[in-house]
Amino acid sequence: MSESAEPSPSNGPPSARPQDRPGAKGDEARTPPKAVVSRLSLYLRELQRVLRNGDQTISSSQLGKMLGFTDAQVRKDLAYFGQFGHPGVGYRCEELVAAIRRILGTDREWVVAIVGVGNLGRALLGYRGFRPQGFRVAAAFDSDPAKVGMSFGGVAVEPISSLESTVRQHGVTLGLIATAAESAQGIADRLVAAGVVGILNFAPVTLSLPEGVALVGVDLATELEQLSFSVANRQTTARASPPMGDSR
Amino acid sequence: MSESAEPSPSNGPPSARPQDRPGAKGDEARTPPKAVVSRLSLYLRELQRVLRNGDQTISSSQLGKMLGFTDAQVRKDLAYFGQFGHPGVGYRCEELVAAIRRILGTDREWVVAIVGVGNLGRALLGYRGFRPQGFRVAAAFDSDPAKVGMSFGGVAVEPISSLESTVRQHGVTLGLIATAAESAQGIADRLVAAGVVGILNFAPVTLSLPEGVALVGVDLATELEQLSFSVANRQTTARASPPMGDSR
DNA sequence: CCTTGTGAACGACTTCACAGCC
DNA sequence: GGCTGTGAAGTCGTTCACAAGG
Repeated sequence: MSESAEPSPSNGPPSARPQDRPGAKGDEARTPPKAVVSRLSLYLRELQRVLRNGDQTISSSQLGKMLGFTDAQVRKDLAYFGQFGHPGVGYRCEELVAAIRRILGTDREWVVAIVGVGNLGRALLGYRGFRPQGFRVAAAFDSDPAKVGMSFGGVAVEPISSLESTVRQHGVTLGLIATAAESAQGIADRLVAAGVVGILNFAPVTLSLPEGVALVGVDLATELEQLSFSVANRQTTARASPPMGDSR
Repeated sequence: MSESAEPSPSNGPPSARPQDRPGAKGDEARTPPKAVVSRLSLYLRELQRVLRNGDQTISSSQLGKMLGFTDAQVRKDLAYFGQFGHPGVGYRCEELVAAIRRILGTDREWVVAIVGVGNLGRALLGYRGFRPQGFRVAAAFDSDPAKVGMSFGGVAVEPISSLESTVRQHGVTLGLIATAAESAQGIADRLVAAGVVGILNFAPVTLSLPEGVALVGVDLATELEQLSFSVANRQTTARASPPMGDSR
């Protein structure tokens, strides 16, 4: 699991923001129900697999069964963002993939930087799954002089001192923190100051970030603890990934 | 984020299982509210930090503020499992740490095996954060003959063919899958057949497991997608870690 | 006075069930 | 026939607010 806290006024006031495609006849849903977005990623992954299999369309019940959700849930989730289905037919996979990518914001490329080139940082640098989903790792930093200059996954490790300049130069918008717990907050502050707007934190600490900067945390020990609990209580299946460190 | 689906009858029937400390005057809560368990891990992590800082007690509002939760939420969460607080004082950290570990099941040692010794598998083998939380990595497997025999983090890599025998021999109960997507389901089946009761899946696929086997999934691309969405919609802070692949 | 534990109120999410369309 | 989109109903989880304890 990872973290899942929200800042103090997490669910707070509805704070309806515009931008939610105002016009249109039906005038779609408003607030993006938190859990829905998680499932969107799963739908996307499944749809891409279905496409590779050669199928052109899929129904809400088929998609739901693949992931353990009900058909109604799938339809409701998608309906929050518009009308993507075709009655009597189902959803056209390519169409839906494009729609979900647009919703998630992965229809464009995000430039990411990784801080901390230990075991985990190197694994992230070598991970092939980011690119096809719209994430390009453009830089890596480490405080160990011995690592500076080395390359992993085609990315050269730079000293932490050049974090600000490199982030600005490459237009990095997302930062992955794979440092020791003690350094994480300081690095987060520097990334934010340099213009990063989202952080994926692997360090086992709760980060404090200013409003407007998104945070997702993944704590490996925490994930195992969720497993441990599930096993100790023998629930059928645990949720896939839990929340982790939150801001504030 | 990671996965978060449940099997078909996810929330299904209450299925009150015994073992929930039946007796006692108040007769505590029954069903473990899903999200609560995630937060328990966060409370634990925070409490351990507070303890290292030298503080002996903490109030629900202090603990809540550290994580972005309300004081009521913290108290309710803990109340699901018993009465751990002391009115007028707060919670004694050591006491609460012990209680949470017991609840999560990490007051004993879990023997884990890692399958797939690529970048990610090696990172997991080298991760120092498992041991202190009650997880001991006892074995690692890879299908690449070139890797067999090598050691990472003090664990020797074995061929996949010895998976069953080694799992049984060491009494492995949890399996970490860090293979390519295509191999994951097959490995999961073999792990389960060999007696593993919980799986932490890092491969970007939805696994199907028999009832009774717990599953937690962490998909790195999926986590980044959650970030992307949050940034694109500029919510204050995203949930730390989303759900991922589910079973079924 | 401070802090917990908890019923009750509230709100969010899920499931149901059906009208409409292919 | 199969399937989507959606109001209505129901369930689950969070916040309130207060009684009781130290």
